[in-house]
Amino acid sequence: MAGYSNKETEEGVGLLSGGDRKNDTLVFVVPHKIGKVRYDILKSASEKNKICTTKTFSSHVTHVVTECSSKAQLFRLMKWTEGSPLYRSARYLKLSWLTDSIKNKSPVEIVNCHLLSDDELESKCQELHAAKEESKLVSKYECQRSTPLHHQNENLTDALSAVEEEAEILDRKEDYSRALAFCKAACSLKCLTKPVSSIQDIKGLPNIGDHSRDIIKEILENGFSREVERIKNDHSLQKKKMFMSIYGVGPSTARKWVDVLQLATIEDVINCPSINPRKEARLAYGIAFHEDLKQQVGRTTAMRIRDIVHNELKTLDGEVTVEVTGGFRRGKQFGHDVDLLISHPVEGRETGLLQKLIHRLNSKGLILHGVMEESTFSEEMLSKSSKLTPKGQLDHFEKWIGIMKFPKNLETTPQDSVRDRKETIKDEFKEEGKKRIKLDHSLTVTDHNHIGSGLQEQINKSFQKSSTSYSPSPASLPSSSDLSELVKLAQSEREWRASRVDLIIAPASQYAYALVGWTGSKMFNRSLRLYAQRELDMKLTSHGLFDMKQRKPIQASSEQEVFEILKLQYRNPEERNC
DNA sequence: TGTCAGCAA
DNA sequence: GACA
DNA sequence: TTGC
Ligand SMILES: Nc1nc2c(ncn2[C@H]2C[C@H](O)[C@@H](COP(=O)(O)OP(=O)(O)OP(=O)(O)O)O2)c(=O)[nH]1
Ligand SMILES: [Mg+2]
Ligand SMILES: [Mg+2]
Repeated sequence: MAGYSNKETEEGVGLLSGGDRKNDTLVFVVPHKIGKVRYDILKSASEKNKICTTKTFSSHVTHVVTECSSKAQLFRLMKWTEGSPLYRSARYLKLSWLTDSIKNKSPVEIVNCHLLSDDELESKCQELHAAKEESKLVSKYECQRSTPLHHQNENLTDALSAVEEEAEILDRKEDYSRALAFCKAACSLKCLTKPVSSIQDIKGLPNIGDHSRDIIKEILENGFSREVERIKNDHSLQKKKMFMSIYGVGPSTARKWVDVLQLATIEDVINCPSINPRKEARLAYGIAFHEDLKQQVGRTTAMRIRDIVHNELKTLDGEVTVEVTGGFRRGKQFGHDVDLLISHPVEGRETGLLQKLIHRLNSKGLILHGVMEESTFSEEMLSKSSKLTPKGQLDHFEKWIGIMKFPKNLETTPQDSVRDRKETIKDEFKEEGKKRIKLDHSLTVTDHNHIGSGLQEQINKSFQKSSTSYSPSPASLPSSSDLSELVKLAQSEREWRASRVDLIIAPASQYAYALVGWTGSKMFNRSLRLYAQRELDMKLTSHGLFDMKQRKPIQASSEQEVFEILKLQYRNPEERNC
């Protein structure tokens, strides 16, 4: 039978008499689902704050507080009859109302969040709703959720990224996957819409396991994590990180330079006799022009580089399209490079474009160094598992990865450089907006045959007057990879700034996939590909999508279509900042 | 206990 | 390291 | 090994 009944009402009244009659509040704390200790604490705290409580229910009770998730559950537990007049006058509330009242030293006004839902379904919904901002409902794959560029937990993601970077540098083979794990953990936090304020907020978040949780917990409790502090104070690690920011230097080289050669600065590297990257031109350019390259490219510069490239392309074929992809397309204001996706509405007319384009840019002295890369369409179809080879596909999927010379007189004003990033983002947007419009205007007004006059003129101006403007060997391969000569060039007075540029050519039929692939982010891509493989048994690349079951490629003509085929909600580029 | 995207230079 |  |  019911543990409490009307018969015991008197006891409640007795307790009440001890309280202050001024407020008519009598609280019945339902003991179920509350630990005994906690129950006692709550009870004595209530009394201290003149909030009357009773151990038993009676018609005098005005507030019922419980840990039960719904009124229905409470009544079932107490074996009360819902609808009976006895229970009608009281309010049914969550424990939070009592704890708030204790804090307030007096019963607080009842607000929405104190209300106990009527039935469990409703309570479940509320739970899910509340959890939506917190943890649950965050999908397993990064590509299934929206990840904005700026988010609410940068202190936490920075910490996880630091641990990730350490793992990336370490030389044990399990560290590669550890780095991936911490990267994914950070990604999960990036899509939360509220700052994590307690460990509860991350309960159920995918990709956050014991280790990541412990780091987050420490930061929440103490403001820092011992592991992260250790990493920050590891000087040799920081040196390696610095070296790794050099184009052409990865973990292996960085380890060698710090651990074996005991180098600490770029100057050390330049002066180190045992480093002579004759074989690796890329590395030599990376070292020599590190000062230029480490300064990130601004959005306006990116657009101008696109226009420069587009202008050259127009002389080859007026219908060629050029689009800025990569981080800029996802809304970033700065990037380590400019990614340009080049295509042509007519299938096949894009072949050979890259060669000619590079040649033209080179003859104008706009290229410092670069490597052409060729790729084939067949790779993805035959893939690994199937030996079916319709590899008659002739398609080139070419790209050029290199360093361009960006005329300094085209650099807008200082705010295009990363040094001046202090301004608010809003301001940046305003400025960028103005400049874009101006630039577009000057380019569209002038016809496409005669290159945007202002632009071309300015390029000419800066390059004719400078004796350092030279065209490398016709092959466009590095004329000189001698480090000291490159350093001399880099340190000389020059009218241009070195900028990393990626040029990618995609035939019309692969354009949608190329756009998705080159817009990224890198994590978003990996996630998409993993999802396609695991959930749909399809293989996704930046060339296309291959159905492994039906053993046939699937065409898509827009990004939207790609997401549709993959049965995913479409995500704007701005939402792909995993 | 196997997997983590996958390929070019 | 996290997940299936 | 490094890059995308
Ligand atoms: N598959 C793969 N794709 C990559 C990788 N790195 C980059 N990509 C693809 C996806 C990226 O969005 C796109 C451009 O890459 P970037 O290295 O330029 O990075 P992103 O533009 O996102 O950042 P950035 O602003 O340049 O610093 O190329 C990689 O390691 N693997
Ligand atoms: Mg980029
Ligand atoms: Mg790039």
